[in-house]
Amino acid sequence: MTAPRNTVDEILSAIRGAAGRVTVAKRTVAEVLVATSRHLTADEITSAVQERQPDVSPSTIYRILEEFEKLEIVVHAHLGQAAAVYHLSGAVHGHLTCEQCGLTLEIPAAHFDALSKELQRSYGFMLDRHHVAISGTCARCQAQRRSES
Amino acid sequence: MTAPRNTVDEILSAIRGAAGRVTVAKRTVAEVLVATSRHLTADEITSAVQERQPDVSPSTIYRILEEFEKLEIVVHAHLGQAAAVYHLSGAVHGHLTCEQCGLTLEIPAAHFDALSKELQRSYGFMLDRHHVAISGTCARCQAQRRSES
DNA sequence: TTAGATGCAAAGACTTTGCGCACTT
DNA sequence: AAGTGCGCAAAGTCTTTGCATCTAA
Repeated sequence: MTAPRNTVDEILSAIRGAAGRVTVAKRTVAEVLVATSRHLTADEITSAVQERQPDVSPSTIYRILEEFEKLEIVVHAHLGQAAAVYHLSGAVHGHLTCEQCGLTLEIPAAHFDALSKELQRSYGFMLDRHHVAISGTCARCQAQRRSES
Repeated sequence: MTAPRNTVDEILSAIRGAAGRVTVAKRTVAEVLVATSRHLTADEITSAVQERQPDVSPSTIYRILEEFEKLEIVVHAHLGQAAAVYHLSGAVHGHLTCEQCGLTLEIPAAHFDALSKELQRSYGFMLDRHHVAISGTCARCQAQRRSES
């Protein structure tokens, strides 16, 4: 298990440690990720970065996110059919996404421990705790659906 | 809970029951889905349908799949970043997808019962048993990774 | 007859890639 | 100085939509 990297300096060190170069774009992406607790789509990260560095292009963001994933700085998850979301790997958790309203709940990875053990035992399959995304219906939409019928 | 519709006739009845029209394209999609145990991407369904009915267009397939989902004839799941896969709702199960090799295991929905109860109790979130897709590493890729390091 | 379904083509959303220049080391 | 990383633009993939035509009921 690699140590989480949740500060800008730790992220930049990780880049240097992998013989990568520290650029303005990478530093800004790191700052945006650290400053944001919520998970972000590549598009949201691009916008946030461009607020400070207007000339950074979306393709660069994708390339940086790809590098950060290799370095285990960030993880991504696919919620529903929409764009992937990224967040720091230090914030390990699963996602619950409401199919009705799109609400996403972030929940501790511990919820998946039992399932994880079961899948390992039954199928030799190792669940990725960074990448769990469960679809369903949130409490509010359940209530709404009940009141409609 | 709706009864599963796993034969072509049952599917066509469901369409008529919802005031939809039974067309050649819909019938062929139904036949392809019934004939295939594996889940299929929209593209694979299109190819299979076009083997018999060459003039059916991809957009029609998407529209039919959308209708079938509303009628609870099929469900879809998003595995990794690739295209969505569709299968008959009668075959209720979760998906385990290996991030390394892309292998997909289909497992009984019962595996998610405990997690489902926990999420309902803790967050009021109702897990969609038709749509569970878990990422991780399959047994073979785990072994391979171990032998490499 | 007539409203829903389809084919075609274009658009749309998200992501990746090629190329030559710029910047980090 | 050397080579990684970048911006730009184009291409690629998957999916949706507009519109005129066709067809099931």
